[in-house]
Amino acid sequence: MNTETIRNILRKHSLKVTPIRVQVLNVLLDSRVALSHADITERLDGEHVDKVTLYRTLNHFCEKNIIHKVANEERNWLYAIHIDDETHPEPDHAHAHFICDDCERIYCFPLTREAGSSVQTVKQGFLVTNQEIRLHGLCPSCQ
Amino acid sequence: MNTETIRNILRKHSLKVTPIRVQVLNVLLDSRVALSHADITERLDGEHVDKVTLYRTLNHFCEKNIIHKVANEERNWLYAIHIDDETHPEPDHAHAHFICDDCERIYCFPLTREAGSSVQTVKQGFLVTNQEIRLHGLCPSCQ
DNA sequence: ATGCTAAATGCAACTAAGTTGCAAATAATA
DNA sequence: TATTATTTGCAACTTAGTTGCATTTAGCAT
Repeated sequence: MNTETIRNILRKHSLKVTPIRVQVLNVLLDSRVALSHADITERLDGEHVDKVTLYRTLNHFCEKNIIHKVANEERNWLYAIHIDDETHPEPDHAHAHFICDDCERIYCFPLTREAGSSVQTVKQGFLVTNQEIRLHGLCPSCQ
Repeated sequence: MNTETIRNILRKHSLKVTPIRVQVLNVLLDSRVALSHADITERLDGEHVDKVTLYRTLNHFCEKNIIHKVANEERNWLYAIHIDDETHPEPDHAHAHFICDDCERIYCFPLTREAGSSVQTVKQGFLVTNQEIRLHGLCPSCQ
């Protein structure tokens, strides 16, 4: 993605524009799947980025709702661009994550309102305000 | 729960009956919510149980599908009895976990077939074989 | 352009859940 | 009661992620 577009995303969220932030956000914008700290480090190769700096960069992006975290099956954090189109404007909206049981990649999908509401009445006395659906199966590349 | 009943559950799953296993399983059977390693240790007080032994005991129970693991928001494992009634016979069936955003307790619910199937067609090209639904909100005690 | 200041970066040390290895103890079976 | 595989307990380890602190830099005002 265009560097100036990325710089503007950072500015829009009151984040200082630094080379590391631009590169990290670029990596995340380029990926169809959620990425681990190690994945991102790998894709930044050439430039050495300190691991703490990368963790802090990712946490900043999360706080600003540019990206979100999702835990993989080993309970490590993966990071993915926050899908935030007109259909899903609220930053805290329901998510669906597809976990491929073969390649272990995680894909983030927006969740339609209808699908999302289907289980909100599961149990009497419990008030459901949000949800994450974790779908397991095989992604297109692994079938 | 009756000690002999617990001993029989262990025997049914080809696990040696030991005092620790009986006590741990008793704690899990008594709880409406998923419990952490620390929660279980606390509820075993009086008897000192080595932390490694407890982890191994819990992992054995998981392997035998007596219990299952669910990660809390801090990504620590919680352990809960595997709901395994006639409506949800397969050990690997879809789960719903209710996470109270106030007290952080996690409740496990069985998931009805209908609710479970509602999102299985979310994206073209992805084959969904199982799912976990994580519902966030307020439990009855926290409203 | 230059200097100022709060924020960002890098390095070292730390934290804590969970695991591994191995020796000692014990449940199940004969 | 003796045997043996399994379980238990202790110590040491692993590793993702965090904290503290000194140094550097982006953004802004002069």
